[in-house]
Amino acid sequence: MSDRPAQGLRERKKAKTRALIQKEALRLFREQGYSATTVEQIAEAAEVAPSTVFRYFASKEELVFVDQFPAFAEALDAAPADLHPIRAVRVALREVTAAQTAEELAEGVEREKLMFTVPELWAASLTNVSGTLRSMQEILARRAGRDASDPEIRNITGAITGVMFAVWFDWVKDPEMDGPAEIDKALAHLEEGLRL
Amino acid sequence: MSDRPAQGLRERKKAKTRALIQKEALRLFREQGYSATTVEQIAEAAEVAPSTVFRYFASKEELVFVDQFPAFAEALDAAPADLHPIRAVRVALREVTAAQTAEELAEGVEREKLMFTVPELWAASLTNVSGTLRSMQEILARRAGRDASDPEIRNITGAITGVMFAVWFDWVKDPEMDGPAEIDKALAHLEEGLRL
DNA sequence: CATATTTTGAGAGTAGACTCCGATTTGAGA
DNA sequence: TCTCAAATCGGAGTCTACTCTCAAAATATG
Repeated sequence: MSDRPAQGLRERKKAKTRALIQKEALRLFREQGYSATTVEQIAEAAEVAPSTVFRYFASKEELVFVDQFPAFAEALDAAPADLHPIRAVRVALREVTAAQTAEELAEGVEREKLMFTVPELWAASLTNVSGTLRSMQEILARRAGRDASDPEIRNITGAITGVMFAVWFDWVKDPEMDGPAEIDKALAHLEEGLRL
Repeated sequence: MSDRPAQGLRERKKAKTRALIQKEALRLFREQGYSATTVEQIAEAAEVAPSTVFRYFASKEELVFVDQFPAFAEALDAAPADLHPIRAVRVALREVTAAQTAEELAEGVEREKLMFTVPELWAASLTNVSGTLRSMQEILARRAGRDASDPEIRNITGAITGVMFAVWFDWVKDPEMDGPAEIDKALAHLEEGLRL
């Protein structure tokens, strides 16, 4: 216990509390649904005051989020420069998912499931989605030596995310599905020009 | 006044009230923003009681919606059977937009703009979006003689909507843009396999 | 004109996310 | 151990979408 002098007890406790609150929140959301769960219940489960919950998370919605984009962005940036954007995205995705433990992946799916199921969360993700789209557009543009506002880059980005969303919708409906594999297949299909 | 025996005064009045409420709501949303506008204000502007607003619209969000999908679905169904899905969608879209007056189109853009700007509305559209996606998938599947759950159909549907969303995002940012034309170009790009 | 049905108004009431604040506890540092 | 600053508690309070009820008004019907 005394071998981690990195940060004070205060910091550690804070991190712990934060993690605990989020964990209990996700459990309750899973068990009784998002909107049926009140912040008060979450507070009680985590043994803190309701106001404390809001000190750690700006809103109820934020309890669900974990930003996974940075890792993906980095991988995409690092992919070989001569690949077609779609291929590069596939490579980056493979890398990112490979780096995740089975548990992390499962938790991710659960989060996505909430996202695609609860309207209020879908709302909160607007910012995320549009931000992600823009970032991806920028990265792909840079890779292709184009301007970020290039329509072709925009279309490619849109098509990629559209295809991914479509798979997610299916995945959420059928959790048995091998999501990452299916996404890769779908992107391959897109890469080949969506033959029928 | 006595030359429209089609429906009683009651019905006509109802339709009028409904239209008025929605019109005032949209005006207020445009002028002072969505969340800054309370239902009470809308009621006042339309000269009805707040409870009356809820008798006509189930929620504040519904004040924004107008389902444009049926018309599109019909046009898509009617498109020549031998066209590639993407091409068929382009044809159907052209038809639908051609049938709209400039005013209708402008109002549509305004609605979209709200949609893509206000998180709460984005949320409410979740149901719409997933429903639309599914419907489109079904129609395209039928046209291609495939099952509605066919992954390739799903991918095509996803890519189409993804590309359209991407354009919408741009369109909302730059209202000067010729949206329909840009969407058509984007779909053409998709149809050609997203060359770069 | 008389009666039945619908629609509306007015207002009280609920729920639950989120804020604010004074008092108290808890860890940090000398 | 003593002091300071930060974090937490507890709870009262706000805000607004949305519900419910009942009586009054408008409209349909005969």
